[in-house]
Amino acid sequence: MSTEELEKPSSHKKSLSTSERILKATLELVYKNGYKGTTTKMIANLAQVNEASIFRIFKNKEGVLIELLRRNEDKNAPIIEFFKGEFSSAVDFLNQLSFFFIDTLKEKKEVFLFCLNGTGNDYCDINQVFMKLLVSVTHLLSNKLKELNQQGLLKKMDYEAAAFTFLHSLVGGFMFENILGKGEFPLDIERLRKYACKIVLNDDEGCEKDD
Amino acid sequence: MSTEELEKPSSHKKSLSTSERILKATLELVYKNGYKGTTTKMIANLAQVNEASIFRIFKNKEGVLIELLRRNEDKNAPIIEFFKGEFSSAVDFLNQLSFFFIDTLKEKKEVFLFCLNGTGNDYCDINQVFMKLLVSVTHLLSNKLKELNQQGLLKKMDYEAAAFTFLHSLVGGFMFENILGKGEFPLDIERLRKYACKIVLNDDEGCEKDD
Amino acid sequence: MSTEELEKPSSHKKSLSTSERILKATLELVYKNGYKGTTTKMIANLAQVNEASIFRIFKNKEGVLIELLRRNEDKNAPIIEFFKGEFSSAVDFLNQLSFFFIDTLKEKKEVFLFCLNGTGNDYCDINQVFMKLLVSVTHLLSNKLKELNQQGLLKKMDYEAAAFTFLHSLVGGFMFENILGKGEFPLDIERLRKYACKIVLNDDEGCEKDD
Amino acid sequence: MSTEELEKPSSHKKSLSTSERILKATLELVYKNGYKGTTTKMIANLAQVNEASIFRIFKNKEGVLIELLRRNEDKNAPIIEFFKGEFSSAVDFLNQLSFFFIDTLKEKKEVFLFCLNGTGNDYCDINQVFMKLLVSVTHLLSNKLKELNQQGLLKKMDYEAAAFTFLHSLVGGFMFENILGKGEFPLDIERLRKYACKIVLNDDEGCEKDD
DNA sequence: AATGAATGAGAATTCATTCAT
DNA sequence: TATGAATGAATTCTCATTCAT
Repeated sequence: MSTEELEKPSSHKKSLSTSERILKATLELVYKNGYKGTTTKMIANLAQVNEASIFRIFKNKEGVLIELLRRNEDKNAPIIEFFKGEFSSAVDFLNQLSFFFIDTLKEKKEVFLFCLNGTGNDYCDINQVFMKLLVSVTHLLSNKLKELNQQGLLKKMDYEAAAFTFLHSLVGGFMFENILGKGEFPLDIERLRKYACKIVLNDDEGCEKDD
Repeated sequence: MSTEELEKPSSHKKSLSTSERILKATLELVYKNGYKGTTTKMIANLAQVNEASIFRIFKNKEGVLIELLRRNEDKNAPIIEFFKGEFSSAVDFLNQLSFFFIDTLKEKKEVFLFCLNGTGNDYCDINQVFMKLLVSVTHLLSNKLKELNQQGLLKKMDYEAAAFTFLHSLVGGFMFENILGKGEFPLDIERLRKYACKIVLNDDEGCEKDD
Repeated sequence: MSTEELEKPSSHKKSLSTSERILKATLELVYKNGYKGTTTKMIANLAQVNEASIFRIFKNKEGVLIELLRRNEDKNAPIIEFFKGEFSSAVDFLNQLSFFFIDTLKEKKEVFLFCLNGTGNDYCDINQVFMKLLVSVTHLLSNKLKELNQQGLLKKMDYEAAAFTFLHSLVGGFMFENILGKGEFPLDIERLRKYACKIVLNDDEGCEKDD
Repeated sequence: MSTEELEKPSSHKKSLSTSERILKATLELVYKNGYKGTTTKMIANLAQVNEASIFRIFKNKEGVLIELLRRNEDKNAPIIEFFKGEFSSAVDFLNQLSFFFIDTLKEKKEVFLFCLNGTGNDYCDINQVFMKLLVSVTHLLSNKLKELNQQGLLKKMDYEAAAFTFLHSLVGGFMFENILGKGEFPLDIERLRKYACKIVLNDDEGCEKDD
């Protein structure tokens, strides 16, 4: 009844709708504690809603996750769209892609991290949400690399391995920065980004074309 | 009344001691379901021990994890030892290291995967167990790379970024192979290994020494 | 989110008033599921009204039942009235009564069956609604039988036992036909009706032996 | 912790095993309040066990009912056995049967009444448990009546209608005596029993008129 | 009059842990 | 050492009811 029962982070205050507050709180908690480690009571407290509202709106606890993942998928479109663009050079392309990919990771930070964090058996698709995005982007990138090679803009290489290593090194940097805490790892993501671009471009001349 | 979990793969049978069976079962279950997703009843069923034995031997559920992690640390020694060896060439070193590292991952498959899978708040160190190993090996590797450069066996490069990318690409391959299932990812770990070695060696000549 | 109960038989559609639709739906559901097994949400869905309307109109869930039973009592008048009539013979009377009683049961099918189905503690009068009707009709009938005897139209007998057995055998037939499903019980209510009349009249003369 | 929290009827005290106490308490409560009107907490309180024990032993609330019904079925054997006996006369047979049937009803009082009381949808078989017993006994009885007729011990009649009316009048008496309370119904079961036997035997000769 | 959202109380069920043997 | 029974504290979810519009 009084409005300040427990002073909660202002971001969860009543400015958002009930369902948005539930989604926001769930994301934050699941990313920290995992799915099983997050109770509907915790969600209700953080979101400042009645626990029963979670069930009224989302049917059950899993329903909140499902909605969260549904929304997440909508966010995958831009990066897939990105590959349709035209680029003047391989350097240009890789730089843009790396920045874009890191931004995507940052923007969806909680989703990615709670995917990595897993949910236990109950909703096991979730563990793969992130991986499947990475797989599709890897495919797109390896095709693009081959294309650039055919355009004479890039050396021949193992395109898939290169694509995977490129993207996964960024993911790794992102994970470490967010899970370990900056102090404990002496590598910032920008250094990894530069290195990733460099190894794909392989700097030094001597480009061959594919057959 | 229900008898679902009875008769499990003989590997959990009475050939091992009670405590070993509990540890084995816990590892397997936590790696599949996460810490919170694994109940002491599930452990007892799979291990074919009485649930109370878990508490007698390990004090509580967390105690099983603690023991599991303690044992895991013992297994870190060999890879740390590895770096003390002498190697005739960078290629030789990187090949040996990559094989050794992949073997280590495979040998500790469940531990790594359950670290990645997370445990929720209750025993949050666990999420970092794997990352800390990766951090130390990265340090060792980047020092070794610098050393090889000083011996004129390797070009100059961003040693830390290179070390991290090298190791993390192997981790990535391992994760995908084990979590996604082979069919869904068209990259086997051997291709990633070869590519990882190649980019550190940077194939093509033109080595400079650090000053 | 779930839409399961939508689009029900048109009989619940908007042709009836809100309160009538609620009463109709409640009767149908309580008769199937019992009082406790029927939720106000189920009623609202089937009646195609807003759940809150139930409380606006009937105060609370019990209020719907109370109204239902009040209406039911009104329907008891005719059968009580029936006994005031004059009849030319016992056969005539019993035939008319049995048809009339079966019609009454059929007309109030749901009410009777939900009385039999019970409501649990909350509104326990309901279990007795039906029984009390049966008790009063038994009284009326036993008096009538005595009267017929005094008019020389019927043999002497245990009037109360006869009245009860006569009526209750019809009730039994009705229950079985409606609860068990016709196939499972090889006795239709018409045979029971004939038999009931016969035993009261005790028209034993003219017995034949089986072949 | 103290043993006399709420002074409960001594019949539920610790002399019986945990599972027996749960079954006993459930039967008593479901018969009074219906299945949905009986909570596991109520059962635990009455049985003086921990609520969780109900789930440990019977898996879930429905499990208690299932066990109760399973045990009940075992009790059906004797009455079915009864029909295999040899009887010197129809009177003898019907008298023995009626006493036996009433005893069976009394012995299983709660089970029958909670069957009549219903359980709502959740475990709907229960509503039919009692009816199915009545159906089988009706079959046995109608066959026996035909047999007695063929032996020249009984008149011809509608055997099925007679059997059903005979048994159902006893059931009716039992129901009224137990649900309405004796005072409100001026018919004891013994009068119904005598009447039921009489109408089957149809010993109409020797009729006297009321004085 | 009608409705969508909100809510407190309570229901069934699970779980880690302890106890007695 | 091993185990079956017991238990308190949570956890997910439901329900009748109220409130604001």
